[in-house]
Amino acid sequence: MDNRGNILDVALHMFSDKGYDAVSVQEIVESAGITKPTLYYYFGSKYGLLEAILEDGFSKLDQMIGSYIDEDSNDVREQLFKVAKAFLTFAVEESRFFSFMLSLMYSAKGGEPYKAVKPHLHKLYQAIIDMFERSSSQLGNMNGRQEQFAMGYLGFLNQYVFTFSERNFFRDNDLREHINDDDVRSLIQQFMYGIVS
Amino acid sequence: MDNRGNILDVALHMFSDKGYDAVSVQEIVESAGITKPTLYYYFGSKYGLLEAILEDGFSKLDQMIGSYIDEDSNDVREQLFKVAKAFLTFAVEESRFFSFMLSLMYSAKGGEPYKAVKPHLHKLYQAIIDMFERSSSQLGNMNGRQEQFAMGYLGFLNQYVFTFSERNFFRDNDLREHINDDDVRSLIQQFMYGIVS
DNA sequence: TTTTCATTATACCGATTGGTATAATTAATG
DNA sequence: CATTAATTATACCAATCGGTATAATGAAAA
Repeated sequence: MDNRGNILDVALHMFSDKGYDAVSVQEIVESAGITKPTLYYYFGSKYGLLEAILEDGFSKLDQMIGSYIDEDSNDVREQLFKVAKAFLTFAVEESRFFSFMLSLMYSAKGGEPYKAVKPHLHKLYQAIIDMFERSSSQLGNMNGRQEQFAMGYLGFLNQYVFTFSERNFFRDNDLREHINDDDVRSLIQQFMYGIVS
Repeated sequence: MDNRGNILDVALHMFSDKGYDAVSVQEIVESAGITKPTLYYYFGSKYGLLEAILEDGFSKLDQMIGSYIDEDSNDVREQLFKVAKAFLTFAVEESRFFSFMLSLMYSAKGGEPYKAVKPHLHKLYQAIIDMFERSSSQLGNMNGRQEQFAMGYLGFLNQYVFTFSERNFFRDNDLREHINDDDVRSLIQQFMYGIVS
């Protein structure tokens, strides 16, 4: 099996379970069935391993969103729907990475883990901001509140995923495996109600 | 000055800034201008210090919510308004603790920091669940979804605070100091729209 | 077969981790 | 003044931290 990929998998699993700082390099290499120099050969440092995990996960997320987003259409509701669909699908398919991403998003701003996600989050925000920008004709004058909308929208989706996964966590189930289109549309409706008023 | 209180202040400041695991006991006592045995005299362990911080902060939050909540009234909108007002006021007055609480809420479920907040969060959820329970006559049959509502509502409020503090973070401002009642009512309206439909 | 180069195992490093034993200090009480 | 009990400073501990020097391995190319 591919060592590099295996290390990434194992480390993501442990980071999302116990947190980046609480997991030692020693634990990782033992779980992965390798030794320390192998890990340092591939990633250079523990922080480098974290960066590689984020690079990997966010590129999948970008790809997922990119495959859904349509540059031609500028219908707000349809755009929001596609982003939500992509986002929620990703949250189900890569649930481990998603919950890890969430924990980093809310982690201490002065810490190393946050420093590592920050550029990825900014890039993600920017993509959503651009989408709102394109749809500005339908939303009226946003007075530079696109950024606030983007953060609100992503937070809204995150909250949805978190609530459901948390509820299932207490009940020892997995995340629902299928994203229902009607549920997503109802979600969009709820979010837009807060905007258009 | 009171040593115990000073340690709590300094530790909360550092934990919220860099994260629990990333802050060493040594750093804390140096910042607080004391020595290690003093800290261990009061709190027994680093984890004990964390527990004391949470005990302190959550008791303030409970008190804040308790002072707003009205057991007699069972009007949903009014109850939700009071909880929101209390919550947001607390987020402004104890912004440091609030952001630290948020980071713990989303932190790794298998980690020690989460283990420490878990009971406090459950208690908080329970208070909100009870509120929905009392208001069930107005919301129709909730089919045991009170728990989901409670989580959704708290997450909704958290997201609101997070979005604003994050936006201000990028702009190097403080959180707005005054909670506007109209903003809160509009927030409730937005949340309820998602429920009653 | 020999050379080459990516990959891995053994063993180690200084620094820091959370935590503590012990005695000195301080303030209040008898 | 003597005694007690809370509080603090000095100095230390084993264990673990992230990271590395060095040489052995493996397979592929010459």
